[in-house]
Amino acid sequence: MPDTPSVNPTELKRLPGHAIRRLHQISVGIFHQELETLSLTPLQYGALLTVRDQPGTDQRSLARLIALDTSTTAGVVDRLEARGLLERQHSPQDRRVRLLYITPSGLELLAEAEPAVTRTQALILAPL
Amino acid sequence: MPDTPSVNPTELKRLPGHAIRRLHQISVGIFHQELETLSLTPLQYGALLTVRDQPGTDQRSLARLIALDTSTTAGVVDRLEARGLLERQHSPQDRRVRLLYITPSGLELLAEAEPAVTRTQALILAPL
DNA sequence: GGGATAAAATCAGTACACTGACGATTAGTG
DNA sequence: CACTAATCGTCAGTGTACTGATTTTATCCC
Repeated sequence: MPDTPSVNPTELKRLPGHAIRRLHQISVGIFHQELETLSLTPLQYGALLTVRDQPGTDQRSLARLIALDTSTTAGVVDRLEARGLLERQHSPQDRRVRLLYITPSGLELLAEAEPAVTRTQALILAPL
Repeated sequence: MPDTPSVNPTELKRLPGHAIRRLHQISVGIFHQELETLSLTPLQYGALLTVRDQPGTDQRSLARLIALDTSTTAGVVDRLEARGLLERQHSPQDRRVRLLYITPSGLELLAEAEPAVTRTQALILAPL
């Protein structure tokens, strides 16, 4: 019996964790390849999309929606804001929170990106 | 026909790329949780394992084996070397390459980690 | 054997991705 | 109203993960 069916942690390629990491790596690679000209990352696209559909959400809610911690979300929003795709506004009701709104420029970029994203998702799914 | 079968990029949760990112995120989270006491990351474990099984490989080959670029690999090896788990040695034949060897300390840590890794992979696969 | 070429590693720069700590602000309680 | 607890955002620190430039060393060809 030279082949046990259980997972042997001494072989990297048999580890599910490694396979999942590779899957993610390839998926992100395809996304970058297809959206290179717009220089939008998967996370930036997700954040932009979510803010467009939920205008006026605070960063904490956005973080929950795109499944990130607030620190990473702040960085993503920083970059989108720097490019003028998103706007941060202090809430008059609660001066702690910062409400997020998509700009016309962001809306435009999102529209441009959509065909590429559809293509990307098809490319990712094709070999699966 | 109110429901087209094609992927609609306007809904984050329906994007395969997002699902894959979440899968990876959760998988890494479980790994960290199970190997917290040893403070070994998935990548560090993979690198250590590969060097143990292929002693004397150069960083380029290691990078290929663990599916990383050489830059990232250098960082991982740096951290492992700093902890005394790995050793870098200049090749006498080719002074460009740096050969990698696991130390007794690394071998020991790897042995300690194995049960946790087996547990981790089971936890990851369980809901799938 | 000297010049072009290529390969190995590193470095700089950008972008995630997490934890834990912190400052500012708000809300809840006596 | 003062005290306390909770909440929102940010920052510092660590660790991936990539591209492109650079340095060092080997090799190839004449």
